[in-house]
Amino acid sequence: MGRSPCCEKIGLKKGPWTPEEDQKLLAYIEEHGHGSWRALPAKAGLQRCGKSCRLRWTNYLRPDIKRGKFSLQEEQTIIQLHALLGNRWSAIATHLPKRTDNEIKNYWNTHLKKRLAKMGIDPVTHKSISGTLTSTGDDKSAKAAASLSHMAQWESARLEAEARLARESKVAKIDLDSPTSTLTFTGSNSGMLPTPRTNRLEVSESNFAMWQSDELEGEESDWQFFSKHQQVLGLEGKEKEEDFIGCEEEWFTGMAGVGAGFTGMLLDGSNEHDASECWGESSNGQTEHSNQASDEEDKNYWNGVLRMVNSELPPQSPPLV
DNA sequence: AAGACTGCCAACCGCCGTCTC
DNA sequence: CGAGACGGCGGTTGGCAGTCT
Repeated sequence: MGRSPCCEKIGLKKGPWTPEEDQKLLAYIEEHGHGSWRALPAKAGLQRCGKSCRLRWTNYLRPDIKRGKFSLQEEQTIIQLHALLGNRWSAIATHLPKRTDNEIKNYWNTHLKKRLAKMGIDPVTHKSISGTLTSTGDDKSAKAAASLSHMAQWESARLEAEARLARESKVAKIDLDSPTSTLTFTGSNSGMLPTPRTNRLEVSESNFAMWQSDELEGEESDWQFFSKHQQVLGLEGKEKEEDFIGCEEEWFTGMAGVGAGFTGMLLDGSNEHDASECWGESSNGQTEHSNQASDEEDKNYWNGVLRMVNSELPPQSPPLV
C-alpha cells in the first residue's frame, strides 16, 4: 500500500500563485513562522497543499532570495560545483547565497548545460564527448576522472556530515547560509559543533566511521585517497589549509584534461574554437604547449573549487585568477 | 498578421530519509 | 521495531512570452 498523498487533492488549488495568495502566505509566515507546513494552509486561509506553500516560500517569497540574472561569478561557481557534486542542487545552492536550488537547476538546464554540450563537453561528466581527452596517449584523463570521482565522494561525505551536524545542533541555530566546509577530524567528540569563530566543520568520530564503513565496500584506492588527505585535513589553521592545497600538487597534475579551464572558456566566449584551445584539441602540433598551459589552468581551476568548497574564503571570491 | 516553434521558469510529482509514536 | 507523517530533494511538465516563418 502506497503512501497517502501529502494532502487531500479535492478542493485544493494548483497552478500559479496569485498576489493575494502570496500576501496571505507571507503575512502568516512573518507573524507565526511556517511551523508545520501541512497545517499552514488552513491556518493561513489558503486552498493549497502544504507542500505547495513550502515550495512557494522557499523558491519565491523568502525575503533573502536574490532574483534576476546570474553573474559570471555565480555561473563559474555553478559549473565548478556541478563538476564536483553533480546534480546535487541543494548542495550547490548552499554555496550560492540567496539563490535557490530550483533556480540553479533551471539555470543549469536551460543555459549552462546547453553551453557545455555545444562545446562538445558532456554536461554530466564534464569531459569531452569527442573522447579527445581519453585519446591523448596517456592516462591523465583516467586519473583525472578517478580523482574527480574521489573529490565528489569526499565532498558528499562532507555534506552528509554537515547535514547531520546541522540536524544535531538545531538548537544551536547553525546558519545554513554559511556552510561549513573544512573538515576537521576530532577525537571521540560525538556531539561537537562547528565553532562560530572558524566556521569549520568538525566531523565526529562516529560520523567519520560511518563514512569509512561505506567506503570499505568500494575500491581500496578510494579510502587511500581520503586517508592521504586526512592527515592534512586533521590539522587546523589557515597555514594547514595551504599545506593541503600544496599537497594537491601531485593530484592536480593528474587532473589535466578534466575541466581544463572550461569555466573560463564558457564564460569568455562559448564557441568551439575556444573550446578546442582550452581542451588542447588543436591539430597543429601545439599539444605540448597547451598541455602545459592547461596544467596551470587546472591548478588554478581546482584551487578555485577547493577554496570555494572550503569556504575559508567568501563564496563570492573569484576562484579563477 | 497569424500560426508554429522555441526558450524559459514556476510549480508539480514522486521518491527518499528522518522523525515520531 | 514498524508504520505513518513529514520535509527535502531532483526530475519533469505546463504554460507563457518571445521569435521565426
